[in-house]
Amino acid sequence: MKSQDLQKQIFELPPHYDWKEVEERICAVWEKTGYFNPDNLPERHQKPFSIIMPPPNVTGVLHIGHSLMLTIEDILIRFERMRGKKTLWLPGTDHAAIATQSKVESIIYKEEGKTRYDYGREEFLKKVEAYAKDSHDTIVSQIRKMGSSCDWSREAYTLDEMRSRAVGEAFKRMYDGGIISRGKRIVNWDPKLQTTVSDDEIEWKEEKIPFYYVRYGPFTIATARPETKFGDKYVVMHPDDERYSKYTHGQKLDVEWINGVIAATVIKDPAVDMSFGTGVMTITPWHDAADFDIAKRHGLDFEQIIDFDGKLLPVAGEFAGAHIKKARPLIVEKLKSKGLIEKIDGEYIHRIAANSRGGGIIEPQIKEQWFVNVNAKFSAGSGSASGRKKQNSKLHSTKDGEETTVKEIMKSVVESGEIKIIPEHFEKIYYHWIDNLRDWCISRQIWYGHRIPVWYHEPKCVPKPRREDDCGRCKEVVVSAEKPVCNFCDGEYVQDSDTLDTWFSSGLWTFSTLGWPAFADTAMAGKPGRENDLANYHPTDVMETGYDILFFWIARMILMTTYFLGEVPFHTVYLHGIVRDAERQKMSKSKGNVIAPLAMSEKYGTDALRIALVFATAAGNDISLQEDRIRGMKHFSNKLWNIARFVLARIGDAEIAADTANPPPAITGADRDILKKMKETISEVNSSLEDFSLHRAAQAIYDFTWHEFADTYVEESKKQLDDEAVQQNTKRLLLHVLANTLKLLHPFMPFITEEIWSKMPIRDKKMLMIEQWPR
RNA sequence: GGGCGUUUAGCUCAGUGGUAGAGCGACUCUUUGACGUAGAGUAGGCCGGGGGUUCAAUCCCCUCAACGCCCACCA
Repeated sequence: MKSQDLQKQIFELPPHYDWKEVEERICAVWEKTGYFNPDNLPERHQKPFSIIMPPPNVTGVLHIGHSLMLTIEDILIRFERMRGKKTLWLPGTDHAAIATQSKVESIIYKEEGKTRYDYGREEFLKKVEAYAKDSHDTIVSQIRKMGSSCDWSREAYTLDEMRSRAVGEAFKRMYDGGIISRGKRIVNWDPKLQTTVSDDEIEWKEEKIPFYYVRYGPFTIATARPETKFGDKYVVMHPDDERYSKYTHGQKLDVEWINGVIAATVIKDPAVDMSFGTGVMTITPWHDAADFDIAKRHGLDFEQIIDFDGKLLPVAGEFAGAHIKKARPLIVEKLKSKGLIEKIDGEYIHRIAANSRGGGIIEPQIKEQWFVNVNAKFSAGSGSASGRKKQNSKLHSTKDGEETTVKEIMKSVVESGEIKIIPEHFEKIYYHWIDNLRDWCISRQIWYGHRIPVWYHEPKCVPKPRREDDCGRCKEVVVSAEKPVCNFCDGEYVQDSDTLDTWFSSGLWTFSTLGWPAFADTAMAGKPGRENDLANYHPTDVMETGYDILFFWIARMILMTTYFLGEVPFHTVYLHGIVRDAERQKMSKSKGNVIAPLAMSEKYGTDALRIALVFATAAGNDISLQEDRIRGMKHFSNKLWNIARFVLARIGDAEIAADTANPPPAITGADRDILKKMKETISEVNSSLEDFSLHRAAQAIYDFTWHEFADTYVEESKKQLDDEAVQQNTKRLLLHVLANTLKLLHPFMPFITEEIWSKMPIRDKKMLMIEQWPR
């Protein structure tokens, strides 16, 4: 570049920073260079560094939590890219089965008064897909606007072809390995959405409701839910309870109950809390998980009382067909009239379970469902067996071939430090969750999602064998992505109508996005291209997400990855807090307190929004964001812009090299001071970023820029620029300090720094995003 | 019932074993000089209470309180 051209450019830096124009232009330039794709990075970028983006749901628009996630991850990626790593940040979106389906259901209900059943499965799914596509496009364009330097050529969707293949393969391997099985167990049933949900998706709400003390033969039992009690024929007490020592286990008694005499059986079980209520209870094994366990222990009968719509079954006699909500007061009336109610406690606090995904009140039901058995034993590494490799565990904490369970592995990889969780105290919370972990119900009765790859022989068994000796050889259940054909009879295979919990496919995310299972055996480390991603970028370096999905997602990824790859999915988990408003309320649409990130970035610039998000937040702490704060950071953009204008207007024909490793000599005291402070700042920013203390890094560079560079050195330089002895050196020093400031700030404020950089007289200049990080 | 977090300026939050920090707000000053789309400056704090360790505690330990979160099969 000729120096005359440089001069010309210098004067092009306008008096005000027009972020709208700059952001759009810079964004296009970045994407055109292709450097977001690690395969296109220059030679010096060798060592891989990878982050897989937590995929936003395709249920709407980007919210402030997404912006925080994108900002943090982009900072880490840009920092490592400038440090010379071969950085992959892989983006994607999540089909969010239940959330997306209910969103569309509510839209068609509002607009057309129709339900999904009016459309039928196929037509309804078309509607959902159209909605998802639309939402996806909006979200992707918004992710781009945040300045996210992710590789769109590798974009993934949890429900696309590659990911579907991964899900099918995963299901089959777990099924073959005995980790997944079908069972009739008690599950959380949502009568409103007509599906099961997992334990983690349940939200508990407290409610003050009457607590009834009811006569049950010689006993008094207490219940909050008399409407479930029709079939109660077991009366349970603690074996050590002396009040009831005259009753023996298995003893039969006739008791007068809601709809007449019932033959009751006494059961002694230590699960009963002697100090609660009367110490005696009747059980409803079909509709209560604790009762279910007791019944199983003693081999008792199970009887369904409530149907899947929440209505009472014929066992309820005269109340049959009534909805439980309406039936309760009527049943209480009847109990009263029969003189069975002894007293009513009006102060009882009851916890009710609701489906947190916009569903209804959970009614436990017994249903045949698919489960991931967290306590099933298997040999470590067997899940990754494929091709020639029989066993393949690379974990330090669990040896290849060692007998273990998913639960044990999930815990040990964190205990051993193979996965580090930041902030650390979440490790305890994680362990605690694992200790309480029960089998994971993965089948859902909704339509949008991965269809369970299981086929059942219809008609059941083998009615018309082609040859006599083949009779009975038909497989009743086949696990396969494709529809199987029966070789032995005319029977057909029909696919399971259920879909998989969305977290099942999310759990595979860190490796399904990198080419598993297609390239699991052929990927070669060090070779470019997507077919080698698994070898190059797995395990990933950092998983960054909100602490609220530690269990839903982080835990499931650890489960899946350790099983299928015999590796950890990531080395570090960085958990950020929840963004709250000035009243410390969680932002939500229903509360109307949402700070829309896009509106903020239009008002103050994306850079201001980004640095405001990280500036005052520590990992794991909730963030209270006010618009004032973003505005304050706009002032900082303004400051930086004007420093640059000053420097560029004063440096004449001076220029420096792009590699800022060697500063110009320090002649004056001010020179020495600024270089010393700069060195300190570089080292502070480095160590803070390495520790994931992004806010400390941001503060260090903010302070340096404003108070050391602008307030101090720029002021001093005005005198030095009039002094012929140091004039020329001062110019180069101003350029040098500005160059390093831009580099340090680039991960936080990529647009304005790239723009200023492009106007600077620098030899061998590249895009700032791939320049050498200050040393 | 367990577990965890928070408590610092008027507000929202950083932070450190040794003179307490930012943004916003308040007040004062400053417009041909990089920055009025603002800048410079000032005021404002027994760092939740009590106890302990230490030469020294806002920071480490104990305890209490308030607020918040997570987990849990008291029917």
